[in-house]
Amino acid sequence: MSASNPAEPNELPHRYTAAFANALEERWQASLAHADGSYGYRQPNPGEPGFDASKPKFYCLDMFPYPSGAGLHVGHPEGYTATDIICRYRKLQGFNVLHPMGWDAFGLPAEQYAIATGVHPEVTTKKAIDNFRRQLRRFGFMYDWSREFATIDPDYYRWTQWIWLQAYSSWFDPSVKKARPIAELEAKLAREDAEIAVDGGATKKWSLCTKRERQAHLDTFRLAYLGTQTVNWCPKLGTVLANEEVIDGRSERGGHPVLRMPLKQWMFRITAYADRLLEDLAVVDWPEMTRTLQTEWIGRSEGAEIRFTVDGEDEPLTVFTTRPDTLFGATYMVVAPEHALVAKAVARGNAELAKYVAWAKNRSDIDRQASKEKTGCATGLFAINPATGARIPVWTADYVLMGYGTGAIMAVPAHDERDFEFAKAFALPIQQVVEIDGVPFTGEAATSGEGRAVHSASAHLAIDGLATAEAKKAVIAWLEKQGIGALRVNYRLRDWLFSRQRYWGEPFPIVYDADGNHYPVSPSHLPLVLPPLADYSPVESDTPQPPLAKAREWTHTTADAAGVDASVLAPDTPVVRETNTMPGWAGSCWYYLRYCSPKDASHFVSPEAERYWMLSRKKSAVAAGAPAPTAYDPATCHAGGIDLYVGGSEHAVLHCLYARFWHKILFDLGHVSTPEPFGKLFHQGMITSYAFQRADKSLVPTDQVTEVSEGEFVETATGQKVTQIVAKMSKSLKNVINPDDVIADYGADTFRLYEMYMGPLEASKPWNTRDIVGVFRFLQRAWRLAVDEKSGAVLAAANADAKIERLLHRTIHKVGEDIEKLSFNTAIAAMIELVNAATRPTGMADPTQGGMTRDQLARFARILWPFAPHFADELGARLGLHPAGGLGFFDAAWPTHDPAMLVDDEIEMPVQIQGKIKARLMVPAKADAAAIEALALAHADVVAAIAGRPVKKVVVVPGRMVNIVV
RNA sequence: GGGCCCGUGGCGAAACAGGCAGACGCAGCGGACUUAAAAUCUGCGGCCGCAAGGCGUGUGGGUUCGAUUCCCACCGGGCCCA
Repeated sequence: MSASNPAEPNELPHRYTAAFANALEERWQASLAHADGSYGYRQPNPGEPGFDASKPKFYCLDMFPYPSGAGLHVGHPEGYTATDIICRYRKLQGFNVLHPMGWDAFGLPAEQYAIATGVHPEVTTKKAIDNFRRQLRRFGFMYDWSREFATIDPDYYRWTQWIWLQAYSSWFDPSVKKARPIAELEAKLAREDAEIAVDGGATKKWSLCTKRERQAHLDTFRLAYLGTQTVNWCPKLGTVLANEEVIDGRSERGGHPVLRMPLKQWMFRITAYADRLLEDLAVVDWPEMTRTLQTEWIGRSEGAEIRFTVDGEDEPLTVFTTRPDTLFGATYMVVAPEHALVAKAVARGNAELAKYVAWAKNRSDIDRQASKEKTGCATGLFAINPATGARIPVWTADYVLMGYGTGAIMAVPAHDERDFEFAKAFALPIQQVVEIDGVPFTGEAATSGEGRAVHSASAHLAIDGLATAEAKKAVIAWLEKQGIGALRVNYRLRDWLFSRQRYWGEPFPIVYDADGNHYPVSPSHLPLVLPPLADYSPVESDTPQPPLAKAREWTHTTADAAGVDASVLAPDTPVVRETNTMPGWAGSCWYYLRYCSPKDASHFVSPEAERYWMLSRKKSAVAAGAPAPTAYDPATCHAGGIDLYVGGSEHAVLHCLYARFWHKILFDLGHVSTPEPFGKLFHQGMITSYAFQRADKSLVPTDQVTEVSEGEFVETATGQKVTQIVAKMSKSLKNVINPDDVIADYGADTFRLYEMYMGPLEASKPWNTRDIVGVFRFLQRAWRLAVDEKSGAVLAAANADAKIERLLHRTIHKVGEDIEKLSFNTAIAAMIELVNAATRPTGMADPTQGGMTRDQLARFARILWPFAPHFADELGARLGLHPAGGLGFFDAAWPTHDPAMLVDDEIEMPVQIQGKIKARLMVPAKADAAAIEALALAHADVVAAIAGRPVKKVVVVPGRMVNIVV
């Protein structure tokens, strides 16, 4: 981007150069700074001054970023530019547009930095936020910055804690399939004087129970409850690790031993919502792939629960199976090493078993399922197969996980691959019970799939010959009659572990008394503010000790000081605060609601604002002229409120599932209007980069490669040939692009255009710095079309050219259509074509005889505005459409186009013979098939190509082509 | 192993709903302007062939008057689950 020789006077001071672009962009951005210190565009809420209730609403949301110290990545502005374009377009169309931005600011990197340096995470996080904000503003995104907040703001996480308390104080009523206040359950139990389970397995009437017993009973129903989960505890690191972070029983980082231990933690009863989370996927406009992923993640499977009698045990062994029809083939049982039955067997002094269990327990779930080698140990116990009456051995093996189903399976080695391998390894019997068409059972491998039951008859039950589906029903019916089993639905989805042994997260508003009973902090005492620590490092210990435990003055307090309501616990009771914190997901579960009314001090979201921004009419209701809805009505409203939610597909499962779950709780409790949060979801593709690969597939950093000729690269040091491949941007490959640098080199408008022009928004595409100049030249040419580069004066055509006028109408139409489809690359291509067509030849004697008129330029500026707003606003100001500085086209209208201008009078049609083009024909656009056929058959080239052969058939598609078959 | 998605010039890509393959941009080659270069404007551009013509959307089949588009199999790449 070298300017002309600096020694020479700049002959073209008004040329659109990088420096010129940067200056004008910064000038327009500066004009968004208001006298009161606020910044940016404002979208008033209902009831506020300037709010226009007659306009339709559009709520468009970007997945908010985690502000890392490294600053914006080129991937961030991709989705943000896309939403900015559609929001500006909707604004010109006359919508009230809610387009907010904020910060997902709790999280590990800041905490790790604090451990290393002792600097409070809030300090580093706020610094990172300031940098992110600066960078985002430099792109000129039209966010309503007055709505900005971060998840670490006490004013925000106060309500995160409040929502958690809502879940804590609610239960899931299966009879109505929704959450209800737990007080209603309590009232119901009291009213019915229900018989409830108390400690030790006995039952007792509600009226006879102690307060403690009642509380313990209610605790088993809470949507946010204290549960026991096996976790990966690393004593050396002082933290719990995710399954992916444990390799062969050691921490991935540091290689320290990891213990698998049960730990009491706060859980969310998300499994209660499994069916609704599944069903409502049908009513949202989401990518098919994402819906499939969530469906698989929830993993609903129908099957049977079967209780097996175990010799010498009172308790039956309960299993879940999706194939009850194979009951006759169950030749042994396998229980997870953590199963209670195994503990009992070990307690009886089985040393070999004890050894195996100790080994298996510390293997991660991933290792346990991935290993090909089957390991296991007989427990010495025997169960009875209820169908055959046979005594079958009970084994324990690590391939059975405690967390899935009941932690025990009936093994059917003939028809399950893993069971088969296990049976082979330990010489257990294999009995075929399903005959599958075309897949003969040889005994060499398991045959899985549906077929007909065979060898499945005894004195108790006979299902031979039944198809799998029928056989399942027959077995379940029999099990139910015998009272030893029932139809059951199982989910892969597990309850959500919501505690983290971390510092940098939302504290739980909960305290414990000396006996370990928990009590909620009253909502009126929120926020429960995270206390600063002198030392953030994790506590090395054999039992998990969250860092917050170090804040002794904070943790040890009284019920009164902690804000526990006096009706719940006597004020002077000594209590200890919960020291776990919430996970990073918490803040992102509801941020989209807070944007509706971010300053509301008395509600997590103002009901009126929530209704206005979240309730969306269906297209049919809009067409029928229905007014903006005031309450959710499935007949006229969409299930989800946000009109467009854009973010990476890496959040397709967890974030989007967790947020839906919270939303449904809030919906059930009457706090939000819609059953779903995100009506339409879209994932932008990843921006990748080029990297280089040696013959042995190892990668070479970009800066160690030289391009010797077009497309030929060698490793600089060795001269070895390397091939160019597409890879993720990474520091190690030295192929990371810094947005600040690109803006300095070309300006933000060019950056925005380039990312949108690279390819389809959803596609992953490689960044190629060499290509940026293409869209930069487009802006330069567009600038030259309107402005004299020497004088800076507007240079417009004196008279409108009919062809340009026609093309302008088409471009307006196409750009609008393409924005609706989020097809920004083709919209930009159309504008490039328009500008190319209007470009004047160099050195025109009278430039006013070429280009576009002022009026045409004004319309062009407005369709360009969503893509390159600074450029368009500057052009608009020079054309006198608005003052230089201010909101520019913000309150303008999208230009209209005349549909008559979209059709030609005469069109060219290809004529094919046997599917191959032989001639081109000009025909009137309105010509009918018969007329076109006559014209085609009369065409000289066609006659020659037919060469006298008889014409068998003529296919005419008016406006498209003619195909003659001879 | 199962499921889903994707394979189009040297590169990024386009192609309504089965109807002119390669719009637009990059890179390349040429022309004009210039003392020269840059910049700008302008032209060419899938492959083979002197040409006529032939072949072309990963490969091989199929349906169709007509297939990048629909179906089957395979090869290659990616994502998810295991």
